Amino acid sequence: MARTQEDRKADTRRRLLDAAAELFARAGFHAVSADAVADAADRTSGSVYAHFGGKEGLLLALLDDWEAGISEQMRAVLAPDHGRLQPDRVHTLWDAFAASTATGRTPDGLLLEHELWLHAARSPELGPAVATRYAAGREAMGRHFATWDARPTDPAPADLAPGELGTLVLALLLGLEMQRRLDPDAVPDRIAVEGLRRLLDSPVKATFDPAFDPQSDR
Amino acid sequence: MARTQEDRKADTRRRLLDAAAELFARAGFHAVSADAVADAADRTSGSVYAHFGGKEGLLLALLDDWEAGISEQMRAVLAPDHGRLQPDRVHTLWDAFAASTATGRTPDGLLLEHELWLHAARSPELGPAVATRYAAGREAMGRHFATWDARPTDPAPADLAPGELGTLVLALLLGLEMQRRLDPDAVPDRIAVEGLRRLLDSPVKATFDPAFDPQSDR
DNA sequence: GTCTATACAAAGATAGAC
DNA sequence: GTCTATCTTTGTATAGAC
Repeated sequence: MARTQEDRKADTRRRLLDAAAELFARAGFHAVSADAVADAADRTSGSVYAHFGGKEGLLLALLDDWEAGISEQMRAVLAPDHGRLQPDRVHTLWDAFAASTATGRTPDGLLLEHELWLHAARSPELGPAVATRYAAGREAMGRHFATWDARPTDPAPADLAPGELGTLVLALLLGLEMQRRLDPDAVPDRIAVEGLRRLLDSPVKATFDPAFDPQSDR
Repeated sequence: MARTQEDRKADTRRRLLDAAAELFARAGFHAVSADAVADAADRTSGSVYAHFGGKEGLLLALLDDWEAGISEQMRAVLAPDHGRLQPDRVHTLWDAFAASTATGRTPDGLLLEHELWLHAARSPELGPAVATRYAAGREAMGRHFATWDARPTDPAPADLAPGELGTLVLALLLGLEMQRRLDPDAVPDRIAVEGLRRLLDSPVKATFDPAFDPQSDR
């Protein structure tokens, strides 16, 4: 078949990317040689240069490969049919996010994310690309939150656009995971959920029994 | 004087640490050679090994040198006499934090912070040390928030210990700065302040005119 | 496109003089 | 303690065969 060599090429590319993702996440970009990546992918360093032009290109491609990125990940996390009828959507959000960065998973997402971020923060080339990904994640989250409910208490106390609410939620999730990574006990689920609630809940609903709300049912 | 050589020793140590802080922040730990640090400090690489045993030791010492760390920094930021009579303490908090990580500053605090975090997240030795620093920061912030006001609406809707509230605020600050670093326009001050308010403000006060609160003054 | 072999550069670290 | 000089290792990248 003619597909054989094409398949092999695509296969090599994928193997290299997978290996790079795992190694970069585990040991850090600088600590991993192009040779090490090739070895882990059962190839040789030459193939790295043939496909990506070098180690930096591998990082670039890794980003490209994740085009959907946070956006898709969040979409999946927030999907309406996320396994169960959400008894508490905020709790579900945190569970999913926490699970996706768990230490047990092979390619450690959170560390790779930070690895990418650190490079992007310094690189005029990578910066905008990663920024776009974050923006997409914010927007996706924000749009989803907007569908959660249009409560009678809307508009929100200080009106935030969907993307702006996404910015806050993404920030909290990232910051919580940073702390949890260094000390899991520092961020019990209870605290994380409470924080998300404070960002997401319309303040009124959280604390006031509707029966006591002087503006309701009047 | 007998102090001469001791002074020189201490001076060298300080110069090396300062140079390392700046270079590590600017280019990243791995991208900076021990030689480069020594050069920037007007010394030679030998002195790096004499003082710190190697490049890694330099990073360790850098952390130690920051023993006060976030805690002290936050203490300064939150000090009651922070220049002006706070018209809005939340806004002041954000301003100070944003300024402390501004791109203009020579040793870029935020990037060095992430550099340290990334190493700590992977190192059984560095991890606990950095975790302790974060904990100190959380507690310092939390204790300070507790003094802001004991409103009649206390206890809080879901009672959080001071350190737990600090966890949430620190998380939001870190996450917002991460996003702002990649795209300053993505995190306008307005949004950041609103986020902090949602975490810090007792929900009731934020939205309800006390005149409408059925439980007040009764 | 992939491999083997190798050139070339850079950085970590040490030895010994002062 | 600090410097100069150097050793050793490691990693990037390329050339050429298949």
